[in-house]
Amino acid sequence: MNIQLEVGSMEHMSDKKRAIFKSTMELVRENGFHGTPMSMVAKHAGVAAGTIYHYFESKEHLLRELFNYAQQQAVAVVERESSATIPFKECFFKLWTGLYTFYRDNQDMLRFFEQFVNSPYHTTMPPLAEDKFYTLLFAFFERGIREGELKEVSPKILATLTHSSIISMAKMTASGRLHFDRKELQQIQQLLWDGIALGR
Amino acid sequence: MNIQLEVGSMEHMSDKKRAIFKSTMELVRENGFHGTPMSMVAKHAGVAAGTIYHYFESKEHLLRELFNYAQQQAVAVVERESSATIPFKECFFKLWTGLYTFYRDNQDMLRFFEQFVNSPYHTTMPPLAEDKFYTLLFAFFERGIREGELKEVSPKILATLTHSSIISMAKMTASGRLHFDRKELQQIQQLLWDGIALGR
DNA sequence: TACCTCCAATTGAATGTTCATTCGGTTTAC
DNA sequence: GTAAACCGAATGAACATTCAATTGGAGGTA
Repeated sequence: MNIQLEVGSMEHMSDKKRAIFKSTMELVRENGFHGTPMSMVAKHAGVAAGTIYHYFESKEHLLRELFNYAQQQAVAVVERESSATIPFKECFFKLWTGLYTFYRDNQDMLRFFEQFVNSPYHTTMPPLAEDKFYTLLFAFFERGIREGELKEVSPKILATLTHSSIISMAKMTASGRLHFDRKELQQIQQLLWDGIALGR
Repeated sequence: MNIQLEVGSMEHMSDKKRAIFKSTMELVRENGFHGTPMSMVAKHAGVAAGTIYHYFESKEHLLRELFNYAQQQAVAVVERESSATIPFKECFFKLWTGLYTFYRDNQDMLRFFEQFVNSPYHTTMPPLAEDKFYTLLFAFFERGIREGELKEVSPKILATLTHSSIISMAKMTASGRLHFDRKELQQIQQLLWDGIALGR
């Protein structure tokens, strides 16, 4: 009953805990949120069922923590790509590409993310203000408006539109329904930019 | 063991069947895909558990059929709003508004939809070609390109971008995180249009 | 109208399975 | 030596599904 405390940064996370996270993501991707019993997670992660309960209070807690973990990685991408020292337009393209690549290359995470966000676990939603990911995104688009690069539209709208375009493209790619080459990806970004940018 | 056959159009659907669909959507919205036992659906719909199995082979079949049912309604909206007799640009705005309104006013359905689409039920995905909803959308954007109104970008990309913007806005509204007034909705549509339209 | 027949529609208690969680005991690390 | 990490069989609850029994109503018959 002595649950391992969540540490802020993930570097010093126990190997077992990391394995449990990884397995959960993979299995949830394949079998869904349901269809993924704890016993299966345990076997796949190479630990005993009881061990999971050493680290996580319950299945629900495991899923919640995994979501936080995943979200932190997405936040890290935004922080990495949205440096204030380069021109906004360039930064917008960098951010779009960075997030798209991140989701495309972490399809387990993307799938888990989408399932979680649309599930009732996430329904008792944290107020937007506390959502670091969106807070960062808002700030980024606020900068664009402030610098006169973007239309005067609510940054929330700009952030949501941009992010949904990234997610939907990554999902398309992930599902194998469509594949985009470099040229098409640039087209998509350009198209979005044309929509949100202030005409010169 | 004599499962009631699915009828093509939904007008002559048994009342019970409709009630089961409705209850399932509401309950899945509140409790999720899991967390919604058949017994709960039965009670909420005012039928006995056994009755559900008169209409549906299994829980999975119930969910699949509900998804088809929901999708048909979305298809109906697209068909209604995308008449070829009015100018493309106007039609684009009509379609955006129509779908947005539909999702906003059918939040149970929207939530169910999103959960289903991201679940493994839907993973054995129908090839895109058989997806009537997207087929219609593609055709719509193909028309826009043919008529010289849109940039020469794959209609699949245009369709996906547009639809994801609609969904994400409807979800925002549904979750109560953001509310859009008429002016903002027009801004959003205009912004998208600016992105995809061929500059005069 | 009254009565019968037959089958689909409906019921809900019973069944068997699956699964989250527990806990007494063992191993590991320091 | 001891406390944390770990194990995995055992427990009990929740759940999808079944099925034997009941109802309802559409036709037929006299």
